[in-house]
Amino acid sequence: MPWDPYDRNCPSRRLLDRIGDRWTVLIVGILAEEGPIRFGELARRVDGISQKMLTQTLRNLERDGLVRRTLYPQVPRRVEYELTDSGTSLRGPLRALEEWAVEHMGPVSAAQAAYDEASA
Amino acid sequence: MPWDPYDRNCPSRRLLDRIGDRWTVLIVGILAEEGPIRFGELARRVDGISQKMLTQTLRNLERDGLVRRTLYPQVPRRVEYELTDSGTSLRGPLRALEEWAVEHMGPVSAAQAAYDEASA
DNA sequence: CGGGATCCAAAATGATACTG
DNA sequence: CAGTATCATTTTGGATCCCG
Repeated sequence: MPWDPYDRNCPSRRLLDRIGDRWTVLIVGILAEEGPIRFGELARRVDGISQKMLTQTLRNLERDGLVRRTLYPQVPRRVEYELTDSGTSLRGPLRALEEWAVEHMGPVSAAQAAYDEASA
Repeated sequence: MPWDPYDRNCPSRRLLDRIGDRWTVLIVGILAEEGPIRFGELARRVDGISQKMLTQTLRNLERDGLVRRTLYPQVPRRVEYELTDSGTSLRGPLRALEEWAVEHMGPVSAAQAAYDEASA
């Protein structure tokens, strides 16, 4: 069975890899909270992202069926992004990780300080 | 409050970034299942990793207090790695993500095929 | 406004050789 | 065995220009 997330070539593994990239977690989080949102507004909400990476990340999410892109044919044009049901289902696991990170930040920082101290 | 995982400079965010790197998830998973494990054995279990990245990833995990490194002063020497309590607590959230990935792999692959088809 | 295309700098990773 | 050090390569991301 090729469903082992520990196998680097397994599709589920590749899915995880992409979700773990620099921007996906941020963008999914914002889409989950802000509902449908325009491209430009999203760019402002994601601190420090370049337009290229925003486009690229959104394209990937769209291709994976996690985000829906809606084009309103106006001039100037208007494009809105929102999570699909599939994308929404990712929110839970992601939040669990975020909460873990927030909870363990203190101990981790302390451990780092101790480690650096010991090796100094 | 500087604990917002959406802020790229927040410590919790940086913690997430490192956990999301290419190897950490794999290694934590294996350590969780295999208990204390030697360096060489770990290298064989993590498919495709270079020795350099294994060392680097383990060092980071150790510095964060998520992994404990034990050196047995023999010749040739023997080093074992295992999760700390803190590291073990990461396993739950990580598994939730892995399970999500396995569950959604099918729909995602289908969405990708449809997307590629449409743009062909 | 929402991108696509291109070029370039930087960061991550791999390969290889060496060591206590 | 379990690394360290160094160099080569691949991958990413940012800057810029252009277009409907």
